[in-house]
Amino acid sequence: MRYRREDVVQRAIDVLDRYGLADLSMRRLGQELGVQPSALYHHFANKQMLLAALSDEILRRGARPVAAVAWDERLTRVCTALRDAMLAYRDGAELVGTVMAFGLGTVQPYDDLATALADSGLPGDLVPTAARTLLHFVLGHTLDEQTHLQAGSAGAIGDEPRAGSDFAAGLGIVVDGIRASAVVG
Amino acid sequence: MRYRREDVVQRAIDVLDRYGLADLSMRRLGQELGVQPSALYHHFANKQMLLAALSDEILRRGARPVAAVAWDERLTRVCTALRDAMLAYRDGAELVGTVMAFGLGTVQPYDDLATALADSGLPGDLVPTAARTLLHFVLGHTLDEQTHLQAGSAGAIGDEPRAGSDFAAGLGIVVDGIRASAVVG
DNA sequence: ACCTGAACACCGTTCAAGT
DNA sequence: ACCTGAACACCGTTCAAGT
Repeated sequence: MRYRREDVVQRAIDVLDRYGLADLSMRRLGQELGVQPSALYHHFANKQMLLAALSDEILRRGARPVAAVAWDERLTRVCTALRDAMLAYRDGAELVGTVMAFGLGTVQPYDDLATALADSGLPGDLVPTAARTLLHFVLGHTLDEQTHLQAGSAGAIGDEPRAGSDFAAGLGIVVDGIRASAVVG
Repeated sequence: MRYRREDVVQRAIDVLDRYGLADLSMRRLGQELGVQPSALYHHFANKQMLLAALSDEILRRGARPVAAVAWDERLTRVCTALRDAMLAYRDGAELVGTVMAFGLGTVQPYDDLATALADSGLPGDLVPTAARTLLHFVLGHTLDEQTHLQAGSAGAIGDEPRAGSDFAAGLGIVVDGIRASAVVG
């Protein structure tokens, strides 16, 4: 069987969602496609690049058009869409986090945040800092949340379940902090 | 040779700092100690538990006594000490992040933050949210920073070097946000 | 353009047995 | 209490060769 790159990406996402990131090996994926593991290296230079392509595709699928609303509402929407995109697939946050930690993957969410922040009145040199702070919050919170959700359903450790999700509350704190710097600056 | 648990932890930290987390395997560590890999399972149930012990030890070494200062200054000190502790060893942030993602490791930094936040005037139900938001910021920022620092020194990808470190600025945003919720609440 | 087959140099973990 | 030795079931990656 002959596949194109996008077929491989799709099948890899299936494997991720069904069996988790730990079970998404090049050998396993090859087996799933009925192909030798080495065949995958025709499509991707290495596993990291494959994972980066998965991350990009998952984020692309979760992307929402940015509406023409106030900057703080726009930040909230971009962050919420990012969280939803990662929660839509098993280990989605872990995948995106790994890819970002390696400095790979698209910077689309970062750009969306930076664009919204340009309208906030925040001093220009604080825009990258604020954008990355939001990204760190969303990634960290969602990773935490997804880990504990899955730990719960798998019967693993799992402390007390988080009261609802405090995603909105945490995001509110960060956005408030940005607003404070925007007003003063 | 016969080792105690703490000897193994110390040697593992050496290997981590010299060769990085990717090269810290049970086999490699056994070899470094002149012992069969299987001998390590006498001291730790599995690799995750070993890594959790490393993380705890690294954070313990970086811990500073919490001074009797204003709550916001205390938050800043705890977060800065946490960052410094992780930066003190190669891949420190990645290690601590991995351990935390698995729901293992001590919760000492979380408790320190929650204690300081109890004095902030923040509504009680926001204290855990604020503490975790700070933790996510510190972890995410430091991971980013350490990854790019190391990528730079290893001649890897490495975009433009981060102007100084904007750790203090990012932390300021989050603390400002907490202050805003504390005043209003 | 896409894949095979074999190889290289590794992993984490288990377990009976030793001292 | 701490370790050995051997085994099990895996990894990512390379490379010459095939169609």
